[in-house]
Amino acid sequence: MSRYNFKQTEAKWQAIWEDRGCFKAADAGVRPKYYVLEMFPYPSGRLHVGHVRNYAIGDVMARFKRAQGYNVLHPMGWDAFGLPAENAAIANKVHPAEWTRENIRIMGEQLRLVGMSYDWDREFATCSPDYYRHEQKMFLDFYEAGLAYRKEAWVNWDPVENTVLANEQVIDGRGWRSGAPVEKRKLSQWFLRITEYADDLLAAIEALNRWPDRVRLMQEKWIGRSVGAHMQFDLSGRDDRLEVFSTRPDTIFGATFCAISPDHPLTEALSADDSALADFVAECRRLGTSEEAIETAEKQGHDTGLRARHPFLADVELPVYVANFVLMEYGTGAIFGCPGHDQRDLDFVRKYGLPVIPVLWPPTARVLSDSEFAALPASDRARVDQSPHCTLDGLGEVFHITNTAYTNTTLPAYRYRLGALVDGQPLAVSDAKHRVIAALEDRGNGAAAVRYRLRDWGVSRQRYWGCPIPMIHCAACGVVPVPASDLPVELPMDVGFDKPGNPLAHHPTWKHVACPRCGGAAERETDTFDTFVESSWYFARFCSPTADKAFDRKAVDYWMPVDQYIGGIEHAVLHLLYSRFFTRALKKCGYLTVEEPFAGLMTQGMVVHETYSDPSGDWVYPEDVAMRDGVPVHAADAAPLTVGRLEKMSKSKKNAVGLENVVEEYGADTARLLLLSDSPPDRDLEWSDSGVEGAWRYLNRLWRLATEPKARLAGRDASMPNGLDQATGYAPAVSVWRLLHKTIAGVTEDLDRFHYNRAVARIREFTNALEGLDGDDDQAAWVRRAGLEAVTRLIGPIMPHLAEELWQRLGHDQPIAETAWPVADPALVVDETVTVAVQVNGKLRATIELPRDADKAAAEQAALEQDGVLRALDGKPVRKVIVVPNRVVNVVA
RNA sequence: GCGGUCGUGGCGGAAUUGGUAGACGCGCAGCGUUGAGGUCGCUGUCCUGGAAACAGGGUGGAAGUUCGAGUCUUCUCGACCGCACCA
Repeated sequence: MSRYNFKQTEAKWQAIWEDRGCFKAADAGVRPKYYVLEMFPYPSGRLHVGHVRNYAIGDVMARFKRAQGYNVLHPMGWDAFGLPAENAAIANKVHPAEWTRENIRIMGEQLRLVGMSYDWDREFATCSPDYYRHEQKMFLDFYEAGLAYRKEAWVNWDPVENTVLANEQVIDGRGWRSGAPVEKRKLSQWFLRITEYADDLLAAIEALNRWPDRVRLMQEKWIGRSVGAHMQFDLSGRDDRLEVFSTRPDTIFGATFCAISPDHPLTEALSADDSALADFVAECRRLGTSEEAIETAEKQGHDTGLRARHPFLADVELPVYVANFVLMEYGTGAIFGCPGHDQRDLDFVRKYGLPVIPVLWPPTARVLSDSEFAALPASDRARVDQSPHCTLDGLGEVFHITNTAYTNTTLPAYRYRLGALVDGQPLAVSDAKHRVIAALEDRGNGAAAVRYRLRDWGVSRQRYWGCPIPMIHCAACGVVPVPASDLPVELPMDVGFDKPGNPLAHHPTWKHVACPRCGGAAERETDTFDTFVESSWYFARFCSPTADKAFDRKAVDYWMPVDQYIGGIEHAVLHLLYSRFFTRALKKCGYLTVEEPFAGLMTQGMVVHETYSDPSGDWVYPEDVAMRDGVPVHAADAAPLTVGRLEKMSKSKKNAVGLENVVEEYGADTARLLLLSDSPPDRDLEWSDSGVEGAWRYLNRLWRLATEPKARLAGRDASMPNGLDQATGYAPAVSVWRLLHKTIAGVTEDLDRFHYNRAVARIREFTNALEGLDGDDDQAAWVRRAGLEAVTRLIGPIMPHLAEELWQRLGHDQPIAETAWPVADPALVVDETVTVAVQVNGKLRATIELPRDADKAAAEQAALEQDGVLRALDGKPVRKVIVVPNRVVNVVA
């Protein structure tokens, strides 16, 4: 009994593919194009099997589509700028460029080792000036087009490292490395105007029907469109007016106070003369806005003493508070509070003794009678209706308050004023919204307005290992763009990491330049771009990776958009939203013609693995775990261990399985098979030793089936034996022959829909049938060969090395990588006879074999003759018989 | 709090989209091969009763629609994910 020698075979075929250029994409041609792309990796070190799943999923699609006759583009590159390289530089005294280059080398080798069918001619790294010079040009064009601008913004500032931190790098309010409490600082930063496209990005989600609903929903929520109104309140004793935003203008008659953010300009102005207010504001800032702080923090306010005049009721004045729950980042940083219909506002007024005035009663439309009103529970819950905020639609209705007892208020005027707008009749919330907005517009103190949660994208980073922002600061001329002819602005290589902060700012000469406008002394911008900028256009660069311009128009028009994009769900908003925006911005600046970069998206699940931890809570490698009396202990010191849950593979949890270990021991195809077959691609997959062995076992079964057939194999040129073309009768060879065609049809469909696990199950099922076919006649010999050849082609995308080797041994000269996908004969996919279930009152009582598409009467008659049916009927009269052709007969008694 | 996804054997998961629940694999058990272990081969494996034929039960729970529900509807319990003082 022989074993499959994966080592020799895998190296052999990788060399052949390379020599023959099997995976080179042509930038034109008669075949339809298909662009498959996996989210390109950050070169962080070595790959573990968890990383490979993403690439394996894409590789199956690429090989499958190639076999189906598409002109496939399947490239790979490196998202090479980023913080880890700088950290490595500080920790190991190695230059970020050097560290990155070495990781790219290692990871590139590893990807070749698992047989990914990339067009390596298109490889690039984003840290190369040949790449980022185009990015700098794009930024200049965006600046010109008003899509890039500079403004002061609040940022997370690490006072020890002297740098801005991204939100993700702030853990429990402290810098992730320094451990120092992070401060809020106002800094001048560069922004990209993504909000310009908020509406378009939102509306176009609708058409992304090959994206997961989950991702589409997340983007919708992230953009967060709210429709409502702006309204202005006159302030007593001041010239200013206070502008607020509300999605519920219909509740304006329930307003009992106004509140502004601690960061509101008015707050700032007032605290100059009010030290108590200044203290309150400082207290709010100290608490911060972390999730934890928000959950525990009480609603707090400080009465400014100002009074705001109600926009409709001239004699009603509302107290103006500075309140800790009002965010400057949303709306106008000021609100009116309607405690009757907003839980948060209610909490607030309970604390400060302000009145509650209900104005609507969802979901029924009505004017409440006095007795009904009195019966309302005096609860602490606001009656909030669930009207959507993204439109002016509403669910509930506004009512006219007639009850006097409930309006025990310092603002008695309300009781009768509501009628001015609603005519004393109940009014649908949506009508009330429109009516209030119309009235505001009439009076000139408000208007309809749309607001978004989405903020402009801050792209400045005080970091070295990134793309320099091509701008110059001149004392005389202000901000001056670097002339396009001076691009690229290259990162200097001679930098030191001994001082805290940005090495670019410390560099002795780099930042000093002559102003391009006036020629005077000026300084370069020392911030670099957020690395999400590089990943926002790399997919288009793959179309013409060596072009002088960012894109060769013909190539990018031919290939874009990406037909199938594959990556992790963690980029549902970040990278995927930035790229959608960037593509639109590039279109506006004339770079390309598409708007949506990714026509199809697949988000794959994580690869998880068991975890163990010791008594001190430290993680332990699975290979250091020994079982003693069924209890896991540390192999070295027998310390008892805790079995953790399945966690995403990572170095830090010590549960990552190195790719090379698996490839060394079992080969690339075994790893690929397990990664592709054990779970559906969009779900998590557990990597286990028994899973690896199971996959390895199947590879060997296939190997033996093809190289040591149990019985005679027909020659390559043998003609189809008589009778098989009709595929009639019940000979074992015939049923295997039919199953073969069903398998081809099923696998083709499964691969198209990413049902890889089912495709593998089908192939295994057919393998079982083929193994069981032991006749030595012409038909069996012929089916055996046809079956082997088909299986070999079907596993081609999944286990490409084994497939190639078997294909060659079956006598083929041309590699599978250049061989067309098998096609099922539709006549053989459907059986001549079908097994029909026979139920009595919905319970299965028998099955009958019937000719395909037998008429209903025949099916009914056959069903009623079954023993099981007669037994179940037990002489009861048949009331009705339902016949579903080729499926089921249900006898109702 | 709001929004979403999902609950099927010991485990990963199938189920032609309303029509024979548990394909395929892992694991487990028995037998064979082997000097032994592993490999490999065969057989069995949802639960209960039964030697078997067969009967009854069964897709987190409760109800409903239907000739028929894992699939649709409502409620409920649980797990996971996203957003969150968003006006």
